[in-house]
Amino acid sequence: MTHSEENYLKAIYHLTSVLENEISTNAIAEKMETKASSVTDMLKKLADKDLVHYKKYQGVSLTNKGLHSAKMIVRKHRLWEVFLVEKLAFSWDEVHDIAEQLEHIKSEQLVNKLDAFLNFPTEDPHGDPIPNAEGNIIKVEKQLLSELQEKQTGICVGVKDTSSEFLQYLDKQGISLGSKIEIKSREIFDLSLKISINGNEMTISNKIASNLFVRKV
Amino acid sequence: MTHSEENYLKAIYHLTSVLENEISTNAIAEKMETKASSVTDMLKKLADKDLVHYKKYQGVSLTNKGLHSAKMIVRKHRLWEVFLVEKLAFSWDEVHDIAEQLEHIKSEQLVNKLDAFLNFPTEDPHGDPIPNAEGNIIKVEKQLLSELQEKQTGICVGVKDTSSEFLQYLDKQGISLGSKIEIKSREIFDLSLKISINGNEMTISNKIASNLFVRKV
DNA sequence: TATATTTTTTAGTTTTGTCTAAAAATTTAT
DNA sequence: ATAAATTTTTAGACAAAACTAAAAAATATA
Repeated sequence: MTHSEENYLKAIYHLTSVLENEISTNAIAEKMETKASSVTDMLKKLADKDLVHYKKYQGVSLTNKGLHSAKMIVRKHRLWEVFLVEKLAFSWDEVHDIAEQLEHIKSEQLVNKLDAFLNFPTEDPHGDPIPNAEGNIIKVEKQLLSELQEKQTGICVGVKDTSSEFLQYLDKQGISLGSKIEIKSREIFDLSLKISINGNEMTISNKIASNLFVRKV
Repeated sequence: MTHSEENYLKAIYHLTSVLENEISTNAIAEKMETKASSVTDMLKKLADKDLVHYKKYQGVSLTNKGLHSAKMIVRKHRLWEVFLVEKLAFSWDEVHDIAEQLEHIKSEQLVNKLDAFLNFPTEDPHGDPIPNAEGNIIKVEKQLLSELQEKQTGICVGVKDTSSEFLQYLDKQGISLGSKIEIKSREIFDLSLKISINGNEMTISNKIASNLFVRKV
């Protein structure tokens, strides 16, 4: 499988978890920052290799084979992210681009040895789940901080937006995975929240709260 | 720089250390298991990018820029080999193909952090030197075991052939980097050697002795 | 020196992944 | 239901990296 094919599979996989049903050519083109015609070309190739179900004008979905391949790519990406942060001391906002390259390294043995070396982590540095060697994922029930009611408390377990801008903002505010966040009050006008995080009080916008995953406690 | 361009630079670099003068198109084609016409095509591209000095029919040599790029690729390859052996418990005969992929990952920060994580090794698992971040190489004086005289002793510091067949043979015989080898006697007829290695006596062929580097002691 | 052999380059093709422009199908709106 | 707008596909082109076959240059041999 080529890098390009792998990138398409991964894009379809990520879109599937957001959009539920069949994925449109345009959605893929937008996600991959390419042209719809290029996507159509690739979808034919992926269908030929039995990696996607594809019917002209009807959108695509992953076959079992394609789903498994996609999970293995995501597995590699997230394991490498753990390696970069835990072993090489990268910060969580620096690892994505490097992991984008590393995820294409082909060696099942390598992935599994890396997994063992890292002590079989179940989540990457952003709180996203890491599929195991069989492709199984441990789902942690989590919700957006913005969905909590006043006086409720949650533990930060993930981020929705993984851009370095957002991650650096969180670093600056002292918010990280594991932080305990209580909603003190919600401003009706702009839905901004007054929160206390590990004791400190601060105000965050709805946009921030809509990109932080928490586990209610 | 593309993977292909990097592979050509690396091939020219390795050939240079063996052949001294200008490298021929055919030598590169043989090394890379490709056709001379493909090599010619690529040499033009590399010359356009100022990575090689190339004159039609005259062979090529690396420019300073090309030499530095080649060293950085070799650096990455050998650092990843150290990682695979020391951290992931691969054996020295398994790492080459994986390192061939990893050497193309582009991130200066990654290489340098990996270097630090591995504690700045100067040699890879086969005893080959690792260029530092500036491209400098610590040359260790070494010679082939086959060049030693009877009664002389050496410490095994490297291998010339890095094929898994040869490396597995060495594992089987208990020969590894650091082994102390004394030449007991040389058979004139086939140049085979009776040696003692860490106490054990054994006989090895000239072909084996011609692929083991030692430092005389 | 002239001829034969080897090496290297050129010319033209293929494959992969991309693009633009135009056509076709589908969806939305009147 | 028909027209308008949007989405998707097709057709044709291009660049990168490889190939084959043939031409050109260099080297070796008689």
